[in-house]
Formats: sequence, structure tokens, C-alpha cells
Amino acid sequence: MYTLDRSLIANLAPFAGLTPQDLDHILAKARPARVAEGRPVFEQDAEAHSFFLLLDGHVRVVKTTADGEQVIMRYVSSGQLIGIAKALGRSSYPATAVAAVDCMLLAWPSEAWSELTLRYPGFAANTYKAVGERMEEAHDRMVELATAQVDRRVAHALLRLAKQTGRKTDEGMLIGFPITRQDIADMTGTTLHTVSRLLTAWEYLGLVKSTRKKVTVVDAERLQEHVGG
Amino acid sequence: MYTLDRSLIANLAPFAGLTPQDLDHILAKARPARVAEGRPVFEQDAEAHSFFLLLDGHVRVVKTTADGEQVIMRYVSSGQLIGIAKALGRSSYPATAVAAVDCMLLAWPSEAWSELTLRYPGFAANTYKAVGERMEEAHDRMVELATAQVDRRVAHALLRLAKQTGRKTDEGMLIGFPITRQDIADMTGTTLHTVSRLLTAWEYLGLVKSTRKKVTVVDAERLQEHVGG
DNA sequence: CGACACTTTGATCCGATTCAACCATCGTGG
DNA sequence: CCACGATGGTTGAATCGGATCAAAGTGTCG
Repeated sequence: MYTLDRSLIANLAPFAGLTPQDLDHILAKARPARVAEGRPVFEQDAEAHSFFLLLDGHVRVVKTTADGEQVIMRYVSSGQLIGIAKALGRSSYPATAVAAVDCMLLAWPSEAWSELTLRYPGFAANTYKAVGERMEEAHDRMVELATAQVDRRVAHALLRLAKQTGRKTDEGMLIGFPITRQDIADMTGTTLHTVSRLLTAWEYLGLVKSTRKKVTVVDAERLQEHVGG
Repeated sequence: MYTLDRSLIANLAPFAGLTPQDLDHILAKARPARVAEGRPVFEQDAEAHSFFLLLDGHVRVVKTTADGEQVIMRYVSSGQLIGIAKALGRSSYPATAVAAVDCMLLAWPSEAWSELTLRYPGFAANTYKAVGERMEEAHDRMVELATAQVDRRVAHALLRLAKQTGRKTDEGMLIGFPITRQDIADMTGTTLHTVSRLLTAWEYLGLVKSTRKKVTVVDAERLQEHVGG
């Protein structure tokens, strides 16, 4: 058995303010995991046996309704915790998490949660701050879903993803993982047809550029304005 | 100066498991407040100077967008905490809270938050459990807004309100506070016109009954089925 | 190269908003 | 106490944003 190096997590937000000893102790309970693109990290309604830290990659968090409709709740980038059901008093996962690309994670057994938060109040505070941010994000999306037209919702989704995960290329900000028209539709509550039409229209206007599973935001400001922001 | 009686809060979820002494100490820091129907308890973006416990009444939590559109995030019933911005690492209120009827509240200065959670871990746990529940609620509404038709969204809103706040009458469950067509529209992301049409149609079918600012769910099961549940 | 996953585009349809007008109920002040 | 303005509610007609239905095109991988 090897030892995980603390440099893996030392600079990540959830562990801000912890000592090297703390980090080592926390890492001692973790187990590394690899999840291939398209495979689940955990599944909706399954018993929440573990929580995870995404070290590298991107994960899509999806809720599926009783009648089979899907909604993408959010995309998780590296450095963030996922599956922290226990932190919010749940014993099962509220959604499915799917690797959007090949991912590296650390996994802790859920029982470790209460011990870690008790022993490291800073860790708990960091986590609840993150929960607060997610809550706010959720509220913002609720407002948007309730009031904004489809074009605005799609534009905002692209702008958010480009900002959060974009890599600068000579054409603009390329969203940092493969994403289909269907995925975008599932984030915004519309259909792949409408997303396709919007993207072609925007490409024609020079606002975005896209190919199979790749979307680049060419001109964020004009895209923003174009949908009225 | 008088003393607040601990029986005011002894049986409420946020204070479950605390001793009488704990309760007295917590109450010593609280200040009672009355807010008349239609008046704000706190306002969006204002500095979060206090958090509150709703002792009696109903409060509507509303977000207003830059372009003046309103969305009702939730209704708060008595016994619940509101305005706990500090618990989630915020320094301003994310929304406006308006008294839906005349309300009685207790108010604590925000600085008391960290002291209370540190001294009473049970209080903290109770709170985060509640936060988890709200998070889940928010997610459910996101899914619903993204996938369900207007009639289903309106029906679910009414069923939820009837269950949470309803008072049994000889006609069914009467929603426990005055609510207008516009309010229902603001909860579900539609217009007062559509809500009005739905309510008249459902009244004709014997599913609901409504007059000015009052809505009664007559037959919850059939209403549920009618929108496909 | 063939199969499959993803994308585009046209045509049609419908739910829900918008526009418009009117009615009902409530509270207030002359 | 009644009149009047304000707030809340209803209903019809026109319109339109997007979903749905349908079909064909294109890139990718085994």
C-alpha cells in the first residue's frame, strides 16, 4: 500500500486552512478511484456509502424524473466535493453523477464525514460555504427557468460553462469537456432541436462556434447582449 | 424588561434536543418583532444584520430580477428559521421576505449565529438538516420547471401549499393564508391569466374551489391524477 | 466500411402568453 | 352609508415561441 501525497489536495478550497498533518490524516482515510467517460460515479437513490473529491476531470450531475425525463443539475469541475449527501442529513444520493470525461477522484466512506467535520471545523465551514454557493446557484437557475425565454437560458448556460471550464483558444473560450446539443437541452429545459437552431443562428452571427461535442463561445459580451443582458 | 418564555420555542424543530437552560440562554439574545401583512421582514441585498424565527404567521420569500420580474422562492410557515444568510457564508439577504399575514417573529443579531452553533452543535445539525431539505426542494422545483407543463406546475404548487399550510374545512383543504392568482403565477413561472383559467376549469371539475385570495383543494388525489401524477 | 451517435433543417401544431375589455369585491373617505 | 377608486379576478381573441413530427446529413469508432 502506498501513501497519497498531500500536495494532491493542499491547494483545494475544501481543505483551505488545514495543516499538513490534518491533510495527511484526512488522506489516510481516502481511496483513489478512476471513472471512465460516461460511467457513473454514483447513482440516484442508491445508498450514500461514500463521498468524493474530484481530482481531475468533469462530472455531470443528473436527476431523472419518474417518467424518464432528465435534467442536468450542474457540472462539477476538479477540486470540488461531490456526493456529500451525509452533510445534508441524507442517506441516499439525490442524483446520478456521470463522468463527462475520464476522471480521477478520491473516495471516503460516508462514516468518515462526521469525524472529519468534528475534528476539523474549518473543513466543515468550507463545506457549508460551498453548500451556500450551490444553493444560490440553484435559486438563480430557478428564477431563470421561471422567467427567461429559451434563448436566454441557453446563452447563460453556455456563458457559465465557458467561464467555469473554458480553455482559451484562438477562436474564443472552448468549453472544457465534450457536450452535446442534448446535454445543453437537458440543462435548460428545452429540446436538442431548439438548441441546434440557436447554435447555428449564433454561429452565423459570429457569437459561438461549434462542432460535434465541442462548443466555443467566440464573443461572450455580444452573446450576453444578444439575449438581453 | 420582560423575559420570553421558553415554551415559545421548546417544541420547534430547530431547537429539538436542547435543554431548558440552553433555550433560556438562546432566548436571552432574542428580541420579539411583529410584522404586519404585506410588510417586509428583510429585503434582498440588504445587509444581513439578523436572522429570524417565525413564531406565528406565514412569510413569502421573493426574488426580484434586474428587469423587475418576481419569483416566489417559497412560503415559510411558523416554527421555521428565515434569513439565515450567515449560516451559508453570506453577508446579505439573497431574497426579500414579506409577511403574507400579520406575523410574530423572534430576531437575533447575526453575530449570535456563530456563537449559538458553536455552543449548541445540536442546533447547528438541526439547521443544516433544514438547509438540506430546502436544497432538495429547490432541486425538485428546478426539475419541475424544466420539464413539466404549466398545469402540472400549478397543481403541484397548490397541493404542496395545501399539505403544508392547509386547514381542513368542510369543502377540503383551505390554503392557510391569502394568496392571489398573481402569487401562484409567480411561484410557477406563468401568468395570472393562465392560473385563473386553470382554477376555473378545475373548479368546474370539482377539484378546487376558490374565491378572492382564498384557494381550497377539494380533492387532492383527483387533482394529482388530473395533471398526470 | 458499416453502424451508431450526433446534428441539421423543414413543416406543422399547440400551449401559453399577450392584448384587451370587463366584472366583482374591498376598503376608504366625503 | 354610499360612492368611488383600487385591487383582484374572469374571459375572449389573436399571436407566437418552441415542441413535436419527420427526414436526411455528417462525423466517429470499432
